[in-house]
Amino acid sequence: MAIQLYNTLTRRKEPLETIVPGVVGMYVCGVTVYDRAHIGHAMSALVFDIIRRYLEFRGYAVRHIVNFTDVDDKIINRAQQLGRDPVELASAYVTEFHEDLAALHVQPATAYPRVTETIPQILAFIAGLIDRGYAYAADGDVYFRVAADEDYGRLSGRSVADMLAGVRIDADERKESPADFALWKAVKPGEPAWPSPWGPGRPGWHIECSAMSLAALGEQIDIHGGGSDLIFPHHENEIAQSESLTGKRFARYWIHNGMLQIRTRGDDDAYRIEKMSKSLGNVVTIREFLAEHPADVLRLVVLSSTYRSPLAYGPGIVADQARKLERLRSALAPAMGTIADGDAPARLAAACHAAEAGFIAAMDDDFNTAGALAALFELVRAVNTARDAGVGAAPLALAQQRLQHLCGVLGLTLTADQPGAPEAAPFIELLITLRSELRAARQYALADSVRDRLAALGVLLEDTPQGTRWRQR
RNA sequence: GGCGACGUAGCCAAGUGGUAAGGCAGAGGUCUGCAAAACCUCCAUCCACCGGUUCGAAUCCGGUCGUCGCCUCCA
Repeated sequence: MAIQLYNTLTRRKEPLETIVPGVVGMYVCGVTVYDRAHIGHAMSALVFDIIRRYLEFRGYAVRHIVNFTDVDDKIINRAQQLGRDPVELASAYVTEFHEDLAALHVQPATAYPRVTETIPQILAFIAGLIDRGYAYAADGDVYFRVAADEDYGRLSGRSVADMLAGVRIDADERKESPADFALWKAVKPGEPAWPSPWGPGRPGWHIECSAMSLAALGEQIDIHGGGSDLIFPHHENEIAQSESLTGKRFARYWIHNGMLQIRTRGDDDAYRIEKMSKSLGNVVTIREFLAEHPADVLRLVVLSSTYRSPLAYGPGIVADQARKLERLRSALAPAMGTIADGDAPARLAAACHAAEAGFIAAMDDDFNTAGALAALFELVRAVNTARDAGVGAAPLALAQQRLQHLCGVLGLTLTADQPGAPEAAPFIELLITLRSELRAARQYALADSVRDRLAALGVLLEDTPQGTRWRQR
């Protein structure tokens, strides 16, 4: 059975049928680089990283394109505040974002095109739309003529008439219709600008993605992704531009991740749940998160619910996922027995196959990561049961490798990579040795005191037949 | 106001017609000097509410209430 994925365009799950068999072209809207990225941006990057990894696991070659918007009003405003060059400022944030993604173990995309490096293609795209009557120049600006696109509104389920009835679109003298949107913006003083047939200026927001997608993946792509907040107007406008230029269907499948939300206290002092966003000032940056938690914890936060649903972030769910990571890691502890064949190893092998089948069935169903994790926890239990039953190193390692591999498909490393641990390690080991000597001398009160005091500092001890292990938290 | 999504145990959450996965927390037990970890057992007669379709619905349809997103920049 083919992979099923939910298509925002049809609001149904559909089987994945790619344009070229075995190859997936996937374009995902990236970030506007005017500040540090937050964990909402991370959620989107993680969702599409997981999708990409799974498609590769299922044998597809994935061409994964993620853009950077590096020219835009916010960047220009920010640069003016800081007295820096906007293009240079954006470039610095691009570098930071790449560092964040690497720290989150997000696989690098096939390419990361930027607006500033796509100007010629954008100009050609706009010229093509004007030629075909889908766009018009006015006073150095160029606008898309929404009225010329008969099926505008298909993705977001809106009609142009409804939108015109809304009070929130400001009338602009130069536009033929308030629903029209800018493809090219004439330069204003102090702004970066590029020469064009319509005068110096810069691209509008939506055209860049149409142009970059065309340049990187061709006229038709398999999957177009991004946050659900981009459905309207951004993705609606991309469809209008691309399909008006080529006359062909742009993307087969539209995939949108839900928003990361956070609980905040409002003006009336009441708590409310709202989207994490820079404009609301309620963000946790990726760096802030990673200073306190392993990357796997954030990934588990994302994996634990449906990628399409909003996800309410808070200390509670972080603690839950940290415990979940510990539980996954518990399966990696070494064997304690030597049983190589018979009943117990056979049951373990059967559990491995069942877990992998459950994992694939869940992931094939629109990337049901919570279901896939459930299958992995069944395997964790089987491995731990086998270890307790005395199963030896070889059969146990086989199952552990299987678990590691499937976790890897989700991008989980199962490493603790706790910040702050390395410097303290020798001293912790010293205290553990001391405690072991006290235990050997049956000085249990003192030994327990050492353990309790370490626990108070967040270092937990576990006595095993192989000696005492420790971990943070 | 318009468009869309969602509402499952103390918490997170899967499940889209056949009688409720998984994780956390909690209770009891095994193991342990005592713990921790691990393992075993228990933990929703019920899926926001009200109608309807069906032999049968958390799952389909209609309505009500509630939450969130978009309609302006936004992952």
